[in-house]
Amino acid sequence: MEDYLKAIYEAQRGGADPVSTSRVAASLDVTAPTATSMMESLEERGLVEREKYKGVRLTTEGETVALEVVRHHRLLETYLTEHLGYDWATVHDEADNLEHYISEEFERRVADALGDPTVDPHGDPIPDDSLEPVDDAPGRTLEDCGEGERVVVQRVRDRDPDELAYLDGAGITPGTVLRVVEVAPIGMVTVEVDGEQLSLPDGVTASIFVAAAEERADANGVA
Amino acid sequence: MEDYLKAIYEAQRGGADPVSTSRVAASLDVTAPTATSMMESLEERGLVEREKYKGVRLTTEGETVALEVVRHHRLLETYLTEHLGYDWATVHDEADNLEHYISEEFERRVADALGDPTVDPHGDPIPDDSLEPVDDAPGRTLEDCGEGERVVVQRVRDRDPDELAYLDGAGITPGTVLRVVEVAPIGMVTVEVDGEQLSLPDGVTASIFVAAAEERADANGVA
DNA sequence: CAGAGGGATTAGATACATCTAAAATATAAA
DNA sequence: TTTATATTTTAGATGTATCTAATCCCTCTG
Repeated sequence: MEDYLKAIYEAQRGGADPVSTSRVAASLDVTAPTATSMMESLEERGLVEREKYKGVRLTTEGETVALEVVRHHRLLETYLTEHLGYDWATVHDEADNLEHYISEEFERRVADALGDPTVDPHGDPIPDDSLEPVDDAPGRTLEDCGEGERVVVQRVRDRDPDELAYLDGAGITPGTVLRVVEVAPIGMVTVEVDGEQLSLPDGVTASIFVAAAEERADANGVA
Repeated sequence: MEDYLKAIYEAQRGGADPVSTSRVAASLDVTAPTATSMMESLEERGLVEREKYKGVRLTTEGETVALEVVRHHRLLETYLTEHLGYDWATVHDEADNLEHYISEEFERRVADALGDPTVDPHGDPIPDDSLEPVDDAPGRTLEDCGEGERVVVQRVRDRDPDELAYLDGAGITPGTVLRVVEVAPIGMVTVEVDGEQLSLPDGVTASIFVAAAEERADANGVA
């Protein structure tokens, strides 16, 4: 249930409007009929608006629930990384499980222990405890950059632990400053990091969100 | 499912043999038929031996699963207390939820962060990661003590947060040394703690496990 | 040793998430 | 505009945990 709301939230943030059944089904790895029937439940509970054969959209209430889950997820990712030595790349699955089961007290204590962080290790904003909508729209990706630009990495939305580990090893994490060397027409971008050049295929560049690197980028970037 | 195994484990450790359906049902707050059908499932999976109309007993395999849950629970209680500022008295419920959902990696990292503790804040032994059976038999309780004895608190098995908080406030935690002042025939024991006298009713004394306080008691006491 | 009482089990139903197969609908193509 | 394709929904079934009501079996008492 919470998983469905989170999936809808993610899809909506990614621009889908309304969010189709098949999209939700795919991201949760269930069949389309399963997703349909969950959409019906969510509609009955007033958490989504539904247009049959079109898709769903979160209601304000549904969004609040989704934001609660997202807050749990991102707080957990941050905590597991900073206090339990989890790898930036592998923390996702653990947070995905635990996010549904922690209490409000746990959430509060974790937030306290971290000093109420506003972004997680991937650079994603953490909703505060009021659960007001956050500016969670990803900005421009590395794919969209022009040659010669200097940019700072804001968020890395990749989910594949191997890819994340690779990027981490190459020194690409939120906050890293990059220079775009070449944008090849074959779907490959070459960047310069720490004086070294690195080529990345479009599957990867599409999940690296950046902002123009002027003097100094702020932590969570709508620039 | 894990909850049932844990409940059977606890009951068995408390001396029940075999463990009756009603006992399990009561401790999990479900009806007797529900417990019966779960006992059937557990039997099919080889986790318990069952004698109809008598009760169940954990198999070796069932005990291993129960010990895994117990290990999770006690590690979590310790971690939440030491690293997240949870109160010794209120930590139980959170651990009860999370124990089912943490991964092996989480378990390992928590154990590392704590330096592989052997007892939790209540004084209960934490099974090590081999999941060999531990000596988890509670010893003598305060109820069974003679007047004038000096004893050290080994374990406090109370579940009521208010009572635990009270005992904590009175300075009674695992490791505390007590002198038994009076064992009244009305189900009341008076002890001296830190020079102050305190009377405790039998409901409470029955859940305080002690060992003789000779020179110095070891951490987990079969004395 | 026969019955009464109480705990245990069976019978039958509900709620939930999930599936496959079939029907309905929307969208894109001709 | 009509048809073909892809997506969505409906229909019907499964598995699991749970419940209530009814039946069964053990044990203790007279």
